[in-house]
Amino acid sequence: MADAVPASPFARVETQGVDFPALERAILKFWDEHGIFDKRKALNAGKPKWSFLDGPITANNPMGVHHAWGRTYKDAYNRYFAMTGRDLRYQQGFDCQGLWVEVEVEKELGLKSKRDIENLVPGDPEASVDRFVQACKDRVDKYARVQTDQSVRLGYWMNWDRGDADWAERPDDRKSYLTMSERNNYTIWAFLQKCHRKGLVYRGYDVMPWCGRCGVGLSEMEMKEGYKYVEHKAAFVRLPLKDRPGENLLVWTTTPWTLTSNVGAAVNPELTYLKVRVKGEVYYVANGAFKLNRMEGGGDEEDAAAAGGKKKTREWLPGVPHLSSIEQHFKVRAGKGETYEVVGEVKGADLLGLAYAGPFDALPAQNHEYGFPEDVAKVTRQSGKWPAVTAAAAHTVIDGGKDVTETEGTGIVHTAPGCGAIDYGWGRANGLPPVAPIDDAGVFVEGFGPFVGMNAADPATAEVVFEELKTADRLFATERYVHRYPHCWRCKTELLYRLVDEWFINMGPRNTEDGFRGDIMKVVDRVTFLPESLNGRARERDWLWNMGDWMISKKRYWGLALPIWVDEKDPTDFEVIGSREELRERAVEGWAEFDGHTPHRPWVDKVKIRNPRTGNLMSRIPDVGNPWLDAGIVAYSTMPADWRPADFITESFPGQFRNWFYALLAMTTMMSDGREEPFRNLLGFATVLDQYGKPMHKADGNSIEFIAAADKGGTIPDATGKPLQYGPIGADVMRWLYCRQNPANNLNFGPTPADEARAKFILKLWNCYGFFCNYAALDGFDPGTPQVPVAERADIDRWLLSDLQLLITTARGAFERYDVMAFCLAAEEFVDAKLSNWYVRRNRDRFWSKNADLDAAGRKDKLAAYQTLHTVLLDLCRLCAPVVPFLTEVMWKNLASGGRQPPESRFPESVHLTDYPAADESLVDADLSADMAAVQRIISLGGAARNAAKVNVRRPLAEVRVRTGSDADRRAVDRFPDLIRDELNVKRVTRLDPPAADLLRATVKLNKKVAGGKFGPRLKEVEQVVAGLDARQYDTNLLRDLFPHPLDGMSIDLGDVTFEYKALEGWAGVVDGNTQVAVDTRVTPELKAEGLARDVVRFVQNARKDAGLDVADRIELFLGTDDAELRAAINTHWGTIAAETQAVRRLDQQPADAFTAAVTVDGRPLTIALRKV
RNA sequence: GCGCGUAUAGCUCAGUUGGCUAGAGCGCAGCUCUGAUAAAGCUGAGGUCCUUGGUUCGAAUCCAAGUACGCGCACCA
Repeated sequence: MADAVPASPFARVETQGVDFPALERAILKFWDEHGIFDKRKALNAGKPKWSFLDGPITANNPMGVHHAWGRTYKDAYNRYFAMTGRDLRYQQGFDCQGLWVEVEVEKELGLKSKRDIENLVPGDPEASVDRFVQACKDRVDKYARVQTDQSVRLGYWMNWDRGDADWAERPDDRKSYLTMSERNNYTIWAFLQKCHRKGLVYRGYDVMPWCGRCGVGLSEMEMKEGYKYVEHKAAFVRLPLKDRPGENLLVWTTTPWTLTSNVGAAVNPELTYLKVRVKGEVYYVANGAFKLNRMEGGGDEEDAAAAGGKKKTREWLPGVPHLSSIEQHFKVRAGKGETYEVVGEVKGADLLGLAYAGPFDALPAQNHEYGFPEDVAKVTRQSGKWPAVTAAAAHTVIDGGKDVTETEGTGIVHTAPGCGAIDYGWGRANGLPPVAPIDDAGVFVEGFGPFVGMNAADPATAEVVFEELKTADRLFATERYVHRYPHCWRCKTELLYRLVDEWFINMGPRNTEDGFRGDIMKVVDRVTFLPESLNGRARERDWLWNMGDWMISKKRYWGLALPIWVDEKDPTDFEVIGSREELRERAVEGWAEFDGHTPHRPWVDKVKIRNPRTGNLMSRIPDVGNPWLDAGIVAYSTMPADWRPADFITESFPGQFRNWFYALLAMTTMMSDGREEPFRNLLGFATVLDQYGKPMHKADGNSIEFIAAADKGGTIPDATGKPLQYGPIGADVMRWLYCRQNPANNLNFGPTPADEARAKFILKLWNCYGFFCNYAALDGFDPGTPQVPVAERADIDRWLLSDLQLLITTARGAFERYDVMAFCLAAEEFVDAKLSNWYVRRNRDRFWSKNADLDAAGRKDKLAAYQTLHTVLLDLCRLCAPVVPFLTEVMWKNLASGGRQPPESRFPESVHLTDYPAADESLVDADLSADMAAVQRIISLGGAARNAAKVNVRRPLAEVRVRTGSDADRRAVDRFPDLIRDELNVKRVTRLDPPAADLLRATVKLNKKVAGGKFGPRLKEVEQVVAGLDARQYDTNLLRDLFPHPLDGMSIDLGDVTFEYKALEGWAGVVDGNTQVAVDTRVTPELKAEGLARDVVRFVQNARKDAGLDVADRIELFLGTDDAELRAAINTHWGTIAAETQAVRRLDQQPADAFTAAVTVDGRPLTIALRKV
């Protein structure tokens, strides 16, 4: 036989211990060396476009596995559309500018503050900023390069910058886009100028958390990391009402330094306020606040969550006395033996508009029109939203609405518009001018009398405040108070709320569809958000509806230079420059120094222009831009007009509805005057968690770097926190894991899910492939042999080909809908249930020499099997290529190398140069698919029946009877009787169609789904009638479609009921729907002997394996036993045993030099000895 | 505080227009099969379908309230 095997075109395939990551690296090399990607691009050049827009990745660190999720989607859809013949751009992007890069560079250089940055070159802030900005650029280049290499490793096909020469290019000339490129920055200039021409850019003031030590404002994100429980000294302060002598508002604050800047007092008009008299003075206090136990509740939600979610008592620090109630403070104030008196109550609404005397009205800052200091006042005046009053003159009771509660403080809120965000808002609404007391170091500025030069964060400052208040007899009480307070996450000092000037884009009135906001909404309505379950459009609309104006400035160094030039004498007079050319034309100073530099600090700051209205010089504001401007403009700055809009974008959605998605939508709306969308389809996906469902954090050690997952392996804590080593997962397993995931749900990533994905899909496919190649190689299958016409192939071949077409249809539909998960789940099902566990398992014999005689007889059965499996594997490679490009390429190269004869022309050299499969309708045979499903179900029921009878499959049984429940059942039994016999190990299959003899005993139940609609309220009654009847009688009658119990004219029909069955004596049976299967459980001596023989075969096979023999080795076999029945069985079935075990000779004596095994067959001793011949 | 969403087995999740004994994968226990397979098959244990009320002949499913969790927004005087 062996000498008849022709040279095989297929390489042998290892199925054990395959190093997939190593194969992947080899494929990368193959792609490079053969220019596969370039060949793909050449194939598609000039064809219809499919436009993908890459969301820029922050080039600040190596990639983590969370980056790989989105990049896998991006590559998979790119590859799919490439394989369906579309022209693609293949441009990937890096996000380069912003504080996160600055922070990392500060760490690298050991810098701790802005002052450190500006002193990098001692005494030369400008040179320092230059050096710092250069360091940021260098870091971006460094990690962009690392991320490029890692993306290549993932298999992400893009036009990458690979060599040193590529990276030596200016960012504008590289293949990837970089948001720090001049093109990107100047396009944003154009955008901002367009906004300005519509009158939307304005300078505003905003109160933000500020670190006095670092001299920097902190964003919300940064702030959330720094909350700590701290103790502050809080104060109750009385504010005398000007028109009601002897009456006072009582306010409370935890930040006494802000009292210097008090302008208003806010009440909730809905609340009731008590008038409480003590020591001759009357105080207003909210009724609910007065007797409140302040140690209960009160604390905010985050406190409660931090305390385990249940706790209702306030978090407190040890050693700090618990809070007294406000009533208690009044009692103390009253003094020994005295008490307070409630003398009346009023609604908050009745207090509105009352004027009061502030705590520090003598300070110059309190007596400056439009607020303080002067530059604040200037902007306030210019805005037109404030009246010309001083703070001291503005002191009135204002409406704080629901934000004023009775659970904190007194129900009357001290309002300092220069020291709090909500205060600032109230101030603007009520004409209270902002008073801003501190500079960028947190120190009181001139105009604050005794406080000038004091640090607001210093506890000593609060003591000075108290002294001053005491002297003026304004201090009612002080107390030690514990609360969560934000701190700088870098230097840990307490943050201060500080009024700073920032630049905004006016988005139009909130909670309307007007203005810029409304224009964006109209665009949002034209794009598709996926997956549907996320309600992405509603989320985006919700953000657009509620968002405030867009703050575009940040007081930092590395980023977009905001193109805003301000008059040197008038901070309210500014211009927005729209391009480099415009700036050159307008420049009156500094152009020569700037020329040749990118538009970044410090060089662009040198350029001055002339104000045509005043003739004054105008200077650029020192602020840099919000980084979402950088990312949002890329739909314009990177895509030529003929590629817009993008067909597809995909990013992790948490946060992006207010970040990238928003920025894209807003900027494209502005640039196109609402005519264009930035994208047509947006696929959002959730977050990568660790394999136990916890967020990945570097500090917790549970985050996984991309390179560890791809090639290196690593260590994570297991469920109990102990270190757990894991090996490399590889790119394809990762990619499969990502693609099969529901994008709406968080993904638990780790070695365990990876092992599952590998076992569930990758290895199954690989083993089918290995099976094919190894047998084809041994057997000399020649793929060049003319194809056996499909019509002449076995049913099971045509079945597999038919179901393959269904998979192809599913695949194309799924990719077109951007629902790759649907494809992956269908592919898993196909490979597992159809290919591996059915086709390959059922057809093993056909691939080996056993059936050679069938082909010899002209049936071409084996050839058909090889050709069928070959076709299916090739198509599967192409179907899965977008998702697992490495695995499919390895398989393709071997499977398609069968093209050696006829030469390479038959198959492209790479699976990625093929077209995506298209379903061949002529191969679809719905009846056949239904029949095969039916036979599988029948076999499964038969197995369950054997199981119920506890007779294992090795024991042959006489008969299985199938009572068919459908046409498919009937056809299945006729078409595949041998299949049923073989799988169930029975001698005979009998088909019974209803009406039939009582194979199983019937009981009947009402089908409520059908009957409910028919009988309605009388269903219970009908159910009782049905239950009371004799089942056998019933069955017969029903089968005649009659029912013996008329119910007021309504009859019960066959469709109204379902049957249940039980097996008869000597049989075991089960039922599913209308299909019943029963096996004869009676074992005859003949059957018994056959079963024993099968056991013997199995033990001999094990012995062969243990002896280390190859599948193809022939043996001499000795079988020795004392048991007569076993010996008889062996004698009877020797022919079968010999054939199965490749025994060429039976030995009478146990040979001395043989491999020997002693086993027990059904309780009988057996000695096996075998020897290779 | 406001808004949106979720709550089903130990874990991760399906469950269609309301309808039969509520399912899958993983894990666990047992059995079985195996010369392509790191596999695979079968069976079993394991459920207050978050709680309460309502609609209905009938609710995991629809409605209301509550609870818990997640997300977004606003804030923390």
